[in-house]
Amino acid sequence: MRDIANKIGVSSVTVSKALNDKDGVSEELKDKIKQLAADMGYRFNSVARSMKDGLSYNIGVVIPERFAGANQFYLHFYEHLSKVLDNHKYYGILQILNVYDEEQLVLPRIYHEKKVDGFIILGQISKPYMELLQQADVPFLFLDFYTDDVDIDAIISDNFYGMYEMTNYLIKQGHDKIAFVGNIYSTSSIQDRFLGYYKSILEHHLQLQEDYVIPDRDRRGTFVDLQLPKDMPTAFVCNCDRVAYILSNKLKEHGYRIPEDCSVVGFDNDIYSTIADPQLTTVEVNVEEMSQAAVKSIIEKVKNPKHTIGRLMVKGRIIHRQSVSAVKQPHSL
Amino acid sequence: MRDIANKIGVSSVTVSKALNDKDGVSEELKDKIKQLAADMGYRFNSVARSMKDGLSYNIGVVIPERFAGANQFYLHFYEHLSKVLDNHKYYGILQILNVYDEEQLVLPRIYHEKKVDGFIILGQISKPYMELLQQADVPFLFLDFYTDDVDIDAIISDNFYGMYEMTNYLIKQGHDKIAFVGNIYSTSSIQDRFLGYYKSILEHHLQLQEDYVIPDRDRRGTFVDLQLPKDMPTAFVCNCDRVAYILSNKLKEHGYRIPEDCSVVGFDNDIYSTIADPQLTTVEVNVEEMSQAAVKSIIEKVKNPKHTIGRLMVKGRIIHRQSVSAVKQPHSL
DNA sequence: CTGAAAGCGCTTACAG
DNA sequence: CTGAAAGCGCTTACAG
Repeated sequence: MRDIANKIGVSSVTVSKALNDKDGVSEELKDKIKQLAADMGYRFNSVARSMKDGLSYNIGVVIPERFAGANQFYLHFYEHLSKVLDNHKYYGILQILNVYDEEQLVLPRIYHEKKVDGFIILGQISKPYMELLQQADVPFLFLDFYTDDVDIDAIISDNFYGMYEMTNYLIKQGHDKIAFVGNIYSTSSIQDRFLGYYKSILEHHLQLQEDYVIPDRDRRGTFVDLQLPKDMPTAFVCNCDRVAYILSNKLKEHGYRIPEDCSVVGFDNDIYSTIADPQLTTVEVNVEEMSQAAVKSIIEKVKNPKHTIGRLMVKGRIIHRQSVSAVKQPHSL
Repeated sequence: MRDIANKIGVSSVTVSKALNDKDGVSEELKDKIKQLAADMGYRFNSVARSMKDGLSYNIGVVIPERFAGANQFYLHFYEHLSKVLDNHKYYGILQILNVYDEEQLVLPRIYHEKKVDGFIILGQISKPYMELLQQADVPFLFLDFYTDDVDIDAIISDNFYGMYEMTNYLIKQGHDKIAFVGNIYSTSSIQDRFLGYYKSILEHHLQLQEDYVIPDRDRRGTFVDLQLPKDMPTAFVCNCDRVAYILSNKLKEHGYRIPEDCSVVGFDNDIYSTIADPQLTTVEVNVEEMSQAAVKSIIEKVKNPKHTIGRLMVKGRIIHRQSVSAVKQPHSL
């Protein structure tokens, strides 16, 4: 292509400079060159640029299989990431990490073929896979989860305080029998949300009954049947909207009215919170801001592999809907 | 990297051949080279290959903004595409086409930078934008919609027969007052589904009352309030699950029971069909097979720009759930 | 302000 | 079975 542009009698160097608006070419020449390029339908070849500076300008977004599919939340997240990447002249390549590859510790082909300059890992992966990544020769960061290893950069929503504030809110509404729904050993997010809930419980000197922590899934993430406590709580704090939705249906089946008989709250503000009847009060995850932060950080790390951001928390906020009501006889303090 | 592989005393040509399992290298040498490459943590540079053969091995998947976001169906579709592309040693780059770019007729940057070898357009785009694409120097095909221009390759679900069979089924259940819900001017899919419905109506000599075609959205795709006919139908055929879900809620608000008072069916078999209460009988779109076909076709077109597939229909099938019941007093034939 | 030269890491004929 | 040469389309020093 560039040769053809030479047909106005300049070298390819000059054309390159003109098209990239670099110094060392007169304005008139630049305009003339740009004009001709447009007329000729010239398209820049980003591959050649990549060849030169060793950067693909692609970022791999890795979503473990179990979080994709039914759970559209991460796909929605990916959509945001892809837009933000675009704004930074980068592109996202989605990589669903299947169970087999995760267990067998095989890195995706986009790694082996140097298709990407870095990875955003969206959704908790196994410990051994984390170690595999660390040995690999590519920058990466965790999005929406983290690990106890402080050296790994992670961007997470503020699960702890989000749930802490949500539980505080319920207690202010007079609730004192509050259950938590979620397997507290399955992901760091769920665990932190539980701990935020627990902090609120402790601060208010409430009792944490054993059967008030209700597992929602097994270790592999498969949902299990929810066991309602014998002594019914007045409020359920669910680790995510989807489970809150499932719980709502179950409660209604058992003849409980929401929010009159018990309140239900979720987390994420995803589709399930608006689909539930009544709609769920929940904590909104700031996907937009998290995406911005993730993209900025990974690009920074591509430029400077030593760059580190540590653990970045992004605040959410409570969205009030119809699934919470004050307790009839407020608890006396 | 390859230079380093030279350290066993062969040329880069031999290494290239060995790693690509080409003829002209002894098996022993091949093994030795592969072994060393693995030990040294050699990573193939796909950019250089792209440079050489002028192919990026990326396919751009373009989703118009209005179909993304709330409607996770296309995102889900993208997930499938991305997996299938992976299996074909290709990669997908998601491009959300925003309203502005579509109106101003600007092609995405992945086109201008030769980032992709072809486009899969997932979701109906405006006529002028179609023409723009045709002038562009890149193969593309339409997925899940088509246009009257026969020259443009398109892969669609069999909307017409899907809805035709669904309506037949309702009529067999004794329904004779069947309404269609959907703006029949907004997309080719909806129009075809309507026509399938209409064919069934005609074949059974039923009357198509004017207010039995209920618009669900305006031209821009924004949902509008559904107008229930004065003379209530016994069944509603909705152009998609989401609208069927919305309608279900509206009917229940008005005191109608589903399916006792009226049956409701959808199309797509997406999340809305299982979220609705009762769950919806619907037509499942074969996303898997459509993805396979789309990927195969676009790669074929990349290799041979003259290759054409025309309009490919992929069959769906009826999924039976609880939103349909036979009419109490069956219509006498 | 302009351009000749070199190089990014591969692969494809072609010659030995 | 093996390798020297050329080239894909850019950009980056460097020299004029």
